[in-house]
Amino acid sequence: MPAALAPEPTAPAQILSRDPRTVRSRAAVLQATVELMVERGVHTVSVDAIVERSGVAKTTVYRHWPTREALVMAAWQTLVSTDDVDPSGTMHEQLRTLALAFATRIGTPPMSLLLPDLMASSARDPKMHAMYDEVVRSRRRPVMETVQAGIAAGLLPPSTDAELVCQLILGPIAYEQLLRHAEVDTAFVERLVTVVLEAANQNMVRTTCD
Amino acid sequence: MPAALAPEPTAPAQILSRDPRTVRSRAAVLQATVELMVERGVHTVSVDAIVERSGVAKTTVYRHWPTREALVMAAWQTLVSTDDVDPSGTMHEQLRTLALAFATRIGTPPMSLLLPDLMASSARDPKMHAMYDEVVRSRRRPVMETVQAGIAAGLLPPSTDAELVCQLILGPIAYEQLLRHAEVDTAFVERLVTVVLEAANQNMVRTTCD
DNA sequence: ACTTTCCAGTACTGGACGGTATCGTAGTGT
DNA sequence: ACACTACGATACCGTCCAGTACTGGAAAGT
Repeated sequence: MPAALAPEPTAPAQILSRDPRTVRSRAAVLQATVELMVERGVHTVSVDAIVERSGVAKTTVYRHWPTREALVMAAWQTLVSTDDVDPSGTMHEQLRTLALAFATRIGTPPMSLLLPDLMASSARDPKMHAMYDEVVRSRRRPVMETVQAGIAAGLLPPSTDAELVCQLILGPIAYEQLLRHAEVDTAFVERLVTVVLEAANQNMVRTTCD
Repeated sequence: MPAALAPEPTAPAQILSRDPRTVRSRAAVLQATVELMVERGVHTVSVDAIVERSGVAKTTVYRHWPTREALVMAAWQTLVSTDDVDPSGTMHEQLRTLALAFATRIGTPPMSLLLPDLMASSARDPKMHAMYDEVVRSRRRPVMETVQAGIAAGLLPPSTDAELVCQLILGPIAYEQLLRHAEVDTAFVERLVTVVLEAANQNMVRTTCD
């Protein structure tokens, strides 16, 4: 049913090449690309710089990716891997773990440096927008599911607005990290989750608010 | 006391030139620059494109700004003007107004398209970072002051954490607008402010949380 | 009217960059 | 051992772009 968008038109289906030379080249180029994206910003990464950094010949680069754009996209793909955390414990503990993972993800390199670039690109490039959405959603989904499970289990009032709970937890973290460049530490996340869950427990975060 | 940062080192002090030709040229160039920044992204704006769009000769551009970078910075300056709203009414109404202004600001062009670019630039350029900080802080400050005034007036418990209240209000708005690209309407802002203030009223948003 | 200042237009330089062509070589699978 | 494939090196092309030099003309201030 999900049908992950499409069978990856960006990868030229050479993935199954088992020649160790190709995998070495591809890995070196991709790593150099990511490094340069982080260091100098996405839009200032030149193929020449990638060639110099990776030690791979320019010809070889274009043998693997038809254009600079395709290479950058491939580099992005290597970064959006969802290193999922599978939290355990009480709902409170799960949410704390997920929120902390979210904060760490968007607050530490490479994502902290690349996320604004990705946001800017996604504002004008539909391909980038799709990838960006996936990054954001993959972090939001488990939070949402945890809250909904908590409602279903009776840990939160039935009329609780799960979406608003998500927003109240993830929102301040994103705000502090991205907009204010403030340090988000474990204590802040813990406080945040505690306050929001307490408010939800008091049935203040309802689906209809009138 | 405020001393707005510095006497604007980016403007080459030609501001007082009253020759209508210069002001016309400057205005046309800056407007074209902003337009192109919005349309095509900051990093793809070329001086040639600005020349074509504005109808101003390239020579004239370089007569007013020494380099492309300076021109882009000047264009940024025209955008960070704090079109302050001066809210009135109850604290709740004031916060709603401020939050809505915040949402509108970061959610509608040109800021909605340029803010990610500004964020990305500020990650590596200290000058951009200063301007970016000013943009964010100028929006946060009145919210903070309103909450603190509310605490002082006894409308909120004395132990209320004003900073956390700000984060809980502005955070979800920023999260929805910037990360999820969702529509933030009046109803959402109203609900958000209501929920947060209610929680604060119940003394759930305390400075020390243990 | 006259001088000064600003302007548009054009042509140019020098460098960076995306992408291609060629060729000799070294590692790879069989 | 052998054919094959991917590789590195180098040189190259066309384009775009930041920034400069020089012109003749128009508008501003006096």
